[in-house]
Amino acid sequence: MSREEKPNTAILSRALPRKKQGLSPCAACEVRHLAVCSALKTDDLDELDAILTRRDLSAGDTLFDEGEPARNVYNLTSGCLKLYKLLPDGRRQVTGFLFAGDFVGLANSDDYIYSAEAVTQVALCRFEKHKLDHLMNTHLSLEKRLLGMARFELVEAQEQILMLGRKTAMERIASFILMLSDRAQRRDEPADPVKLPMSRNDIGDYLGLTTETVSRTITRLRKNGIISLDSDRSITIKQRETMNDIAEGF
Amino acid sequence: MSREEKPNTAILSRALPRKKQGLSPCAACEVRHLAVCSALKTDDLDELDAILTRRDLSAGDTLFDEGEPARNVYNLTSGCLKLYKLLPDGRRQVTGFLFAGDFVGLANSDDYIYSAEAVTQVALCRFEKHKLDHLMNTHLSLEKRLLGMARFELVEAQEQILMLGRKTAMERIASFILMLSDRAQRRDEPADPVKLPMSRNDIGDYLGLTTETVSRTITRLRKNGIISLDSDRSITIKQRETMNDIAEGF
DNA sequence: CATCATAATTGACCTAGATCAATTCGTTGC
DNA sequence: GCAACGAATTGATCTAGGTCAATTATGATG
Repeated sequence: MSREEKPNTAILSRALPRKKQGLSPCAACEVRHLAVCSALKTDDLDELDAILTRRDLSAGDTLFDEGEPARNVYNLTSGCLKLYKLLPDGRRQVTGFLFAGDFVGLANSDDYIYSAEAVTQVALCRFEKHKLDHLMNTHLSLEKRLLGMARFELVEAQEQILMLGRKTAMERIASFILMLSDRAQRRDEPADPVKLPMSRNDIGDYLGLTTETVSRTITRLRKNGIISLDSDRSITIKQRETMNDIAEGF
Repeated sequence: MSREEKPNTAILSRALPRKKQGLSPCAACEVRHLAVCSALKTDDLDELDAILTRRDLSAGDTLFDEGEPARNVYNLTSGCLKLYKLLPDGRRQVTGFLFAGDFVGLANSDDYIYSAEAVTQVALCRFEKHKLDHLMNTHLSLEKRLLGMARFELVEAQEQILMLGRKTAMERIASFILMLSDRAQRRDEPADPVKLPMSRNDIGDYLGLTTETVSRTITRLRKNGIISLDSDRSITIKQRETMNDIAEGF
């Protein structure tokens, strides 16, 4: 880029005062570019801000339960949230882990089709569904963005279905670690080491395995020198190519 | 409805000639109300018709392969289509069976993320992606409809994930038969008997089981009097409540 | 209608991952 | 530093569903 593209003082002098006047907090949001919110121009962000409520959860807190009327949708701005479904005898399937920038509630239904619980400390923006729907009518880019996100989530769901239906325990674990790495990278975090904020039990319930199998399999990857376990619940991928091959079933 | 609402001759005289002049074939489409197409008013259907190509496939024909550039999307108007992903060693996961009214290509990507193959004789409407995108810009209801369909598909994907991750073979088979029954009903076909146009092998690859397990499990349901096998690849659900209980994991 | 090919069923046996049961590791609080 | 408790790991054993191997239906074809 040429030096000439650096903003001159004239432009700067217009921008700065507005920020000081208290332009929408959304404008300063660090994950805006990752979230639905990126669909709106900076000038329109106050309309978004007007209909949202910010909320924090501690690790272990429940956001909502499967079966409750689904009045709200959420935008996760920091932390990790898990979504899960239960069978009557207590068997549990974690259907997804969400991180900063992810949207909660794309899967549309009158009632929530899964429960949502904080894995770590979590911050979110809550929108009443009907208010967001209304905003979508005046800001079509918002609807486009939501459609794009839904279509992308469908791609990821297909991957998850392949994993659960046909991959071995080892292939699932490798796929899972790589997925977390890829997603960290997408939100401008380092791809390596990979943080695993969730318990072995949660990982098992996501991968359709037991805690014990998750543990044994991670141990095996470690003993083979493909990964190493750091402290603070994170993993370093020592041989990414090998991991890829394992994950893809080669 | 009152008699007065019956169209009078004046209205009829406007409507009939248009039909004879060759009003869009879409207007006569039997599955229009099930498909994306329902988003458009009858008067706008010719715009849809203008950008589509009708196509037939015989059982076993491939529509497209995973990895090909995804230039087209499709609307299935009759028959059954299966979508599947392969692992390098040939393990296969059928990610979905589609029927009349279903849309092929909601999961968005530059390349197809699965292969599509006709299970039975199939009829479809093909749309070039960019043309449909363009039509969406002038007909916002089309975009809304697509978003609605994507969000509904996400709900179904979550169910499938629970099934593959945590249900037993018996629970999967029961869930599968009931799902086919529900979907038949949604397209105004009888809920019972349920047609299973796909092979045991396809069912296995959808449920993450082998052909043998599918066969044994269906036999067990039959011997317990919960279902009966008719000729012509269809199944009668004799005890729907029991089936529901099995499917839900009670 | 006999022939061949393919799909479905059934049986015998095997194995990946589950289950059950101890340890061991990490944290948190005192 | 040291209990105390939950999470993770490791080991021993079990089992649901897979694999391998016939056998039997079910169509398609000349």
